Amino acid sequence: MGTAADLLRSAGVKVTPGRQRVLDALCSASQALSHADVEALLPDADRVTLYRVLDSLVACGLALKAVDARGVFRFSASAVQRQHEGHVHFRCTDCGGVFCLEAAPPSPPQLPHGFRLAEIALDVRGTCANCSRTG
Amino acid sequence: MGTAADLLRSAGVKVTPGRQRVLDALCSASQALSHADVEALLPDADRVTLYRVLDSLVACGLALKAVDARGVFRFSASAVQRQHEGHVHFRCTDCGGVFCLEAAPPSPPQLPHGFRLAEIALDVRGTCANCSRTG
DNA sequence: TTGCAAATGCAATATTGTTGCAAATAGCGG
DNA sequence: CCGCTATTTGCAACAATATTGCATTTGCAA
Ligand SMILES: [Mn+2]
Ligand SMILES: [Mn+2]
Ligand SMILES: [Zn+2]
Ligand SMILES: [Zn+2]
Repeated sequence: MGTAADLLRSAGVKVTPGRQRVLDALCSASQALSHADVEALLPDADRVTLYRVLDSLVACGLALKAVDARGVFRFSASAVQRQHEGHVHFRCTDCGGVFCLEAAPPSPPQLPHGFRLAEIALDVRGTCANCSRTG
Repeated sequence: MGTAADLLRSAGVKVTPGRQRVLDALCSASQALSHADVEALLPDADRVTLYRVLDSLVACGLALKAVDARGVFRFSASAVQRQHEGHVHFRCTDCGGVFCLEAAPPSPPQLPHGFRLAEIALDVRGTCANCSRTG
């Protein structure tokens, strides 16, 4: 993987400052970013342009779009997202931190007929070492 | 399972016409309903009251709330929350439906030192039989 | 029957995302 | 390098979904 500009070029889309900055933000983020998150990181960018930039990154395959538990779209760099496939995460309910665990991912359960599995995630929640000590 | 009124009483919430009608609608629906769906089924009900009724059913464990692929909340009748402890759910990313699986819940993985486990959830996502066919 | 906490109805507001359109510009052919 | 053109951007208006404030009504238990 090269610079944001390289990624954009090899994805076959125009290289614009906005796309470079947004893609950089997604690549260095430790979790999927909402539109509001990106806006906070790039305060000079236009709101609507950000929506369109994010969607263009999804359209060319450089980003993934998913809905979070609150119904808000979140965007992640495709490369980064792939790094976290197939392993288990611990979510601290105090600080919100997400930690990668060494445990193997669970095996997919038997599904009813016609159901299609897209993703399986073992979500372990509790308090991290830091928060357990101070809390 | 008894009438909607019985379910509401045993869930420890006030029995109101709105709650009875909404719970009936959720119980007889073949898939998770959005606020707009419920509004279409009960055209006389107030929009905001409908939002609050749906949330109250979730709060007392009679309904489950999930987000569909468009970021819209969808609600489905559930048996009492207790019934759903200790087994795995399948979440349809298209329609937002929540389905109970037969699989046993996974055993907790080894946590780093100092971490405290509160809850463990196996999140299985994909498309249900209905949405796989039509989608 | 009465009292009161809970629920409701309605208006206003918030949050998130989309559309229309004119101005700017990235990348291409020349 | 230069100009052309389709794409992208900026801004305003709009749309869809959800929440908040508050006065009124109601379930239900004493
Ligand atoms: Mn990870
Ligand atoms: Mn269940
Ligand atoms: Zn923590
Ligand atoms: Zn479905």
